[in-house]
Amino acid sequence: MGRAPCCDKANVKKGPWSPEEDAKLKAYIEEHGTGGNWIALPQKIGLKRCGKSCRLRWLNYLRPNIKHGGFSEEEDNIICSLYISIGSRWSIIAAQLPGRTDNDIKNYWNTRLKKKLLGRRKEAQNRGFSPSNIEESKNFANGMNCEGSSQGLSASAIERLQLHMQLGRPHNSFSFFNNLWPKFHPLGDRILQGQQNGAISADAGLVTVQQNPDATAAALEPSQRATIFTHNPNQLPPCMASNNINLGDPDQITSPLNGFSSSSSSMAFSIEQPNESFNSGLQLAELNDLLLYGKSGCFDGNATDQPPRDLDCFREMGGIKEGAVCWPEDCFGEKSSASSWGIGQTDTMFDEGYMFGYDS
DNA sequence: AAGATTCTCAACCGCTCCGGC
DNA sequence: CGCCGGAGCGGTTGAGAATCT
Repeated sequence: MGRAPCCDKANVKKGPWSPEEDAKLKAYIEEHGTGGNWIALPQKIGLKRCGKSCRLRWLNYLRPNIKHGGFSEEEDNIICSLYISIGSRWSIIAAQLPGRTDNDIKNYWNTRLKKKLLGRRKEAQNRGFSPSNIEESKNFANGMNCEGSSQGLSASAIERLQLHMQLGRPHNSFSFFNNLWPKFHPLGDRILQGQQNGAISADAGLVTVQQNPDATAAALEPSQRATIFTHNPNQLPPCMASNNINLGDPDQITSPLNGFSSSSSSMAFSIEQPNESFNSGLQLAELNDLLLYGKSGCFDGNATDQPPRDLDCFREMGGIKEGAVCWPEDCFGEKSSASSWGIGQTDTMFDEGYMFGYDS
């Protein structure tokens, strides 16, 4: 037995809204508000529409200060950065772009921006720009999606992975830090490069993240490693340490975006690929393992091992719930569904030395 | 000029989340 | 604690517009 429909489907009008309907809905909401009950609203104002339809119409079209079309380059960058980082959480992305609706952004991404970016990739390919990187990302992303692979990724995850690999270069105009948090760009000594086992510490004044110098992750019990990776920033597993992990000081963040506060008690990170290090056999193999089998060399074979969730697109492996990138709790406003991706405890996380806000 | 194809975007559908009971 | 119902979200659809052949 299915769920009861939210309204009498036989007696509701579908399709495009007429100017009269728009006027009725707008006038009513402007005078009375939604009353916290969209389902009852159409009956109150004599509209033969489903409550959900009214809500959508209001939010996406009639609401004041809605912008349509004409996305700026800056908006493009923000959308792209956030998409790579958090995926298709359009409502969250929309919350960062005043006047934009999730529907608009979703449409814009699907119809234009994605093509624009993929077009750039083709362009780069044609120019011979880093062909191996592009090809490799394509090849193993395609491989991930092959039939018969129980760990096949969604198109979205593959897309984001490809985009991340393509766009993640530090000097790429779509680089996350370049665009979202320009002052946060962790170049230079903020980039922790190639430290396999020793202490990893950020420079003075920055949040210190150390891999336990006395006990490498490889030497730890697998269960400890899993726990450490999930919750404890003080130790990093080798596969993360062997990449370039960008760290920054949230106190120094000045975000151009609404809601990104310098006092926010959380931070984000990403793995980038300076020096084309991502093409190194080890790292690519590790990543491939991760993507194909839900594990990597640094999480070898233990049932409790979990793939790193440094890229959100990895979360689809291993049944891990949402949540890879930390965001300030308040940065997405009321609309965000904070509970679904582990940003609700950032104060505690930070106070207690948590670095990455994973759900557990 | 006309038919075919592609693109755009408003709207719908179905699902999950969450609060109230 | 489980159920119910509304809100919200993301994926998908389809009609109309734009472009191509």
